[in-house]
Amino acid sequence: MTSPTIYDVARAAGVATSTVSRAFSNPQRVSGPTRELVVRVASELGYSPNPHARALTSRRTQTIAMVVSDIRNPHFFEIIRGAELRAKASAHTLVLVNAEESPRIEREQISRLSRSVDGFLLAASRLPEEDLVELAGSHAVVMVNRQVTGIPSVVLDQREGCRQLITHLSSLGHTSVAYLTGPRESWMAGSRWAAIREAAAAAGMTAVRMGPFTPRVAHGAAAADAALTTGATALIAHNDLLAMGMLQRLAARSVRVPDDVSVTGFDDIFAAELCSPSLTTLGGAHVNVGRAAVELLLEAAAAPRRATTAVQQLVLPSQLVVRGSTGVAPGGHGPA
Amino acid sequence: MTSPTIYDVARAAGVATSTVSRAFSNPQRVSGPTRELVVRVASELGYSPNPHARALTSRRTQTIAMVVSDIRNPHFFEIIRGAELRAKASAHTLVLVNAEESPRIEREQISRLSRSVDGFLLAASRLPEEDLVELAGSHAVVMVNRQVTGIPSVVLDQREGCRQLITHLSSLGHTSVAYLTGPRESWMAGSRWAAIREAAAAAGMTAVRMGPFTPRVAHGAAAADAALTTGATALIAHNDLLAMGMLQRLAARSVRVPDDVSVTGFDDIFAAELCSPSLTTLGGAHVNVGRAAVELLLEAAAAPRRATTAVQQLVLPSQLVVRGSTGVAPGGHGPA
DNA sequence: AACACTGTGGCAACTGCTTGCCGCGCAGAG
DNA sequence: CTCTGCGCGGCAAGCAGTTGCCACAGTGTT
Repeated sequence: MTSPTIYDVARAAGVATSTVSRAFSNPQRVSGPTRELVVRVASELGYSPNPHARALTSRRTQTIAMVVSDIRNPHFFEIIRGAELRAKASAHTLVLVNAEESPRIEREQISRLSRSVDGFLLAASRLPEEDLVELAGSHAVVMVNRQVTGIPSVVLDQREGCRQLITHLSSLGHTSVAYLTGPRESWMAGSRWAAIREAAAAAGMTAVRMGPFTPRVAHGAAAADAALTTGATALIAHNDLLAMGMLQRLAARSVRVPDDVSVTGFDDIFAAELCSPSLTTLGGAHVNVGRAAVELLLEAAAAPRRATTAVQQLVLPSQLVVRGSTGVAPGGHGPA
Repeated sequence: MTSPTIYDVARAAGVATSTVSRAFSNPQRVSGPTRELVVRVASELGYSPNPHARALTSRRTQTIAMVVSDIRNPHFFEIIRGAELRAKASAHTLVLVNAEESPRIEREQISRLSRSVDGFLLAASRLPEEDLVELAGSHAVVMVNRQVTGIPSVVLDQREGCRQLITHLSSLGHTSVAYLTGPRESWMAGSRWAAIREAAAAAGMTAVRMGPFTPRVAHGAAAADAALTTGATALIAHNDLLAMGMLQRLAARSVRVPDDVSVTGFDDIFAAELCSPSLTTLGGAHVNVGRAAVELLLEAAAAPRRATTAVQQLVLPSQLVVRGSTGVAPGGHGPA
């Protein structure tokens, strides 16, 4: 019934428990023959170490927590999948926490888990920088889709991506864009706007920002209405969900896409190619974001606090996916 | 630096460690005043119990594992969200495992986690029944979207839902349906086909089954092609992903939906209302499925093995969502 | 030949909390 | 005025590992 312990193995193999322990958790500490003996006896007995007992003394839990700001956003699915994949590959367990866009919940859950995980993956965290820096002082932390100085992070490139996006719109003859921004606490929103403004200026286009809008389909209507007041012919939504909501509203208002206005999103969620018109969007390999984040976290957790290695701020390439929602600017004749 | 232990609290409060322990884990075992004293001192010291030490002796981990067959299927997101929500409400932690449609991975991960969780939520498990029954013998298990005798489960109603679906199609004048089935290991696939066949017979319609198909958008093309060979005017896809893939293929082959054929899916994933034409589908409150499943699991975990209460097989209502992909059968004149 | 070094294994003290059992004091029963 | 019974706090033995330190042997050094 009750599973065998290290003592059972030690007795059966005629060695001390410490030897059994080391054979598993510190293999090079015991000689080859001894290790093999122990391992063989252990597998005969069906022994497997108790993770809690292990965690109690060693303070390593082989578990990492991933906190996402809103689990409903399909964009996270791929990141989660990548993280889970990588964690599994290193025999780590992934705990999933949904912060529901609430800094309070985010904080609560983090503190609840702080004893039981090796580190945190914070995806699109809504916490203020101070909190993050403090947390990073006592735990291994990796940010996803947000950069904070002093904390390792993985983000999809926005600067170059937005440049490509603006270039694409410019090449279609658009001269004014509106950015429908996301939540105020969203680092990405700020980052995108900065990149858009810069690229627009370089391309000789005017750029305005409207919002903030909650990045869900349901809020696309408000965003679309606001966007139309700007007179811009190219509308850049904070993410695909918002863009899709805008497409619906524009259709309802009989504004033709892309004939009257062009619409783009961010993330390239899987519905982007299914909606109508299909959505031009700035995507990227989100799986790799999750994967890289776990990788960084494992490194950080393994490193003896305040390691020599510089804090890594990974920037993965993004990728412009042109679909049906962008077209030649109205009145214009396409490329000059 | 190092956080306070039960000993620190005991000393500061002038009681034994056992009293502190009980004040937290078994409150009615200590008198009111004592408990309050302990709790106050503990909070002053910033004490919080170490979950691993706790798990070591009590064998309760406050953690549950959720295993999903394919994390990419958006249909699971809502279930996951519901489960996470409910778990969080009971101060439980949710571990997420993606089985990647592989029974082997599913088995591996389950055995890896068997020591560290209180129970398993198996969503659309691909494991054979024997394995599930065996697992349920030693652990608390709740099935999601699959029924196995002797194991508690939560599923969305298929029988009544499929009847409504068939009735809907029949009322549009369709007389023959084709069901494009999912993976052979999928319990849902079998359950749906049985329900469809029964309802079709009752409605005087012919029903054929084609497949199996992997339920992803990419495999919709093959499903659509196969479906057209049957001559059926109503195509019921195993799920929304497959249905969407079929819509794409049908459009590519210039088959008009719903004028030439009607298409339906299952799950009502969020893209269903965004695709073109929007998809008629049998949905339901998936959040509640996840929530109820956790609830059942908590009960099962708390009950002293082999409890008196009968095994609960929850069936939550499904809901037919009629959208643009279903219409009057070609040649017919709608309702007779 | 004496010495230092290194690779291995064992001892035992921890880790932080739970829980069975004991005993004490007090209230109600006989 | 004893006898039970019960509520409540404490004692101490676990739970299943990890790890610092020591001892021992074999090897290499001077």
